[in-house]
Amino acid sequence: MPRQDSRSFSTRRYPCERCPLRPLPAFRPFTGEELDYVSRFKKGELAVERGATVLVEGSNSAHLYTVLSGWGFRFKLLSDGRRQILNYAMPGDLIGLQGSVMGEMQHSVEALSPMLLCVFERGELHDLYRKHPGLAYDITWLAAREERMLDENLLSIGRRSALERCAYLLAFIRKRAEDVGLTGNGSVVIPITQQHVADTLGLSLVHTNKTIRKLSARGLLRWRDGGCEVLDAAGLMALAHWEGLGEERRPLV
Amino acid sequence: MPRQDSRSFSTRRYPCERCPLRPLPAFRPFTGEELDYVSRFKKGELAVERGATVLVEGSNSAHLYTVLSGWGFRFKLLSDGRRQILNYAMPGDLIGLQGSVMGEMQHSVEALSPMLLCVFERGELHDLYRKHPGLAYDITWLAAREERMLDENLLSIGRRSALERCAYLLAFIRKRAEDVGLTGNGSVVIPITQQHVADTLGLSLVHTNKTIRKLSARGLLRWRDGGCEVLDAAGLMALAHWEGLGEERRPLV
DNA sequence: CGCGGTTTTGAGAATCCTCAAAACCAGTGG
DNA sequence: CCACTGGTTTTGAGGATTCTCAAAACCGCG
Repeated sequence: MPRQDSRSFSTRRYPCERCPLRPLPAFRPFTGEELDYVSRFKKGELAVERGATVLVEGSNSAHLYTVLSGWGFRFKLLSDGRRQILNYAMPGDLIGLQGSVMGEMQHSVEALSPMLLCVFERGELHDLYRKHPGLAYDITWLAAREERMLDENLLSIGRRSALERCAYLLAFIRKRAEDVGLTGNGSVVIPITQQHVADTLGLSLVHTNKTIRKLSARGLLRWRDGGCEVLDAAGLMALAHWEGLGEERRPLV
Repeated sequence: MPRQDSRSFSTRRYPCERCPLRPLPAFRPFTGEELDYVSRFKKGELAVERGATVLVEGSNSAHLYTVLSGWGFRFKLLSDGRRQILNYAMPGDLIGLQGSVMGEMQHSVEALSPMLLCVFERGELHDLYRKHPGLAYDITWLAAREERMLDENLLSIGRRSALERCAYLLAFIRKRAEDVGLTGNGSVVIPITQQHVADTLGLSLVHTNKTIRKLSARGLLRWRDGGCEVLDAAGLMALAHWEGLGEERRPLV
């Protein structure tokens, strides 16, 4: 059952003018006018607990969100229950755009940790496109970015070995976390279980465990506190033949 | 070497007012004004032969294209040559948007058959966003659609068996071809080799062949004239547990 | 202490891979 | 018309990877 309808928007703890994300070097600076518009575009904040479903496949959510804090993942299910995780969502990521633009959601989103989301009204997207071509362009930019990540994931699942896949995935997530300042002291614990890794990489849980074990043995990562800590990102990237996501500053809507 | 720079735009054989695609029921009708703008947005036509590279990973193409006719595919390579096909391009599809919006192309596009492409200027995208919010929205819509297809492909590669994957892929391509009127008499030959199928599904060529053989034996498809003819789309869909891409009319830029 | 969720290990089995070679087929040039 | 060529499909066989089943260990939490 869509739990989200029973959730109310908490008060705004983070007005856009004091957005904790925007100052990060990963995001491009906005003009005052843009900020103003986004600020009005934002309808409130939504807090969801770990394990909650943020968006459900098949639904027609009236909202779209930007992640303010916390981790989540997008996934699809096969009719017999097999699950495929498509991508992860972390601070600064827009979720629910597909549904907003095309109608019905074709995937679900679940929280990996407590999340705080900026809430936008799906219906106002048209207004944004009319009044702020620059922001409209930014939204397309974000869609293109998601597409890029999916391309990479597809390459990974399709053509990399289990060990390479695993190395790629964890380096990838770690890199993204780094970009949004989640590795203050130089380290983050990625809040995923090995089941999540398995469902992302198209592997069985058992084999995933054995693969992660190998990476641990090489000192590339460590499993602790119910998550994964990357110890040697460069090592993982090398193992995966991955160059990294050469990203310039991105927009934050 | 980027062959595309040496290719000149042929004369316009298809002015937008007499676009052979637009009348198809798959596409949403455009207003006269929209048509006018798109018509000016279009800079010419480009004909490429089978096997030609339309866009190269790492390049900064000044153009983006809409497929007028013919088939192509998007792909990425791993440093050691392993290839992953990400998706197919057929009439009505926009290609090169990622590069246009974000800068450098992160994937390549190759022609599976002779193709005719409408050429647009990357630089004029901003103008389009400023002057035609509706078209801008359409472009985002198309990006979201591509994302959806990638989500499906990811689900397929990650969680379906070889037989299911293969069934899914061919039903999927067949369905898309049908939508753009490529199955006049009720049948198309999809111009791909089994190597393409293998590189799309993350399988080896040998195993792909054996899998296709099984599908042929069940009377679901037939390999002929250097391509694949789907004989029983519904059968393939059932085998793959695939519901189909419930698509309403889409924009054609 | 008991419980549910997660990680770990072992073992046999299925899927899928690589290697290798043959068959097939359309196009080319003699 | 035929031989040759390169690309594609097909088949066989052994081997590696990955899977499923099953159970134990671990761990935070009530």
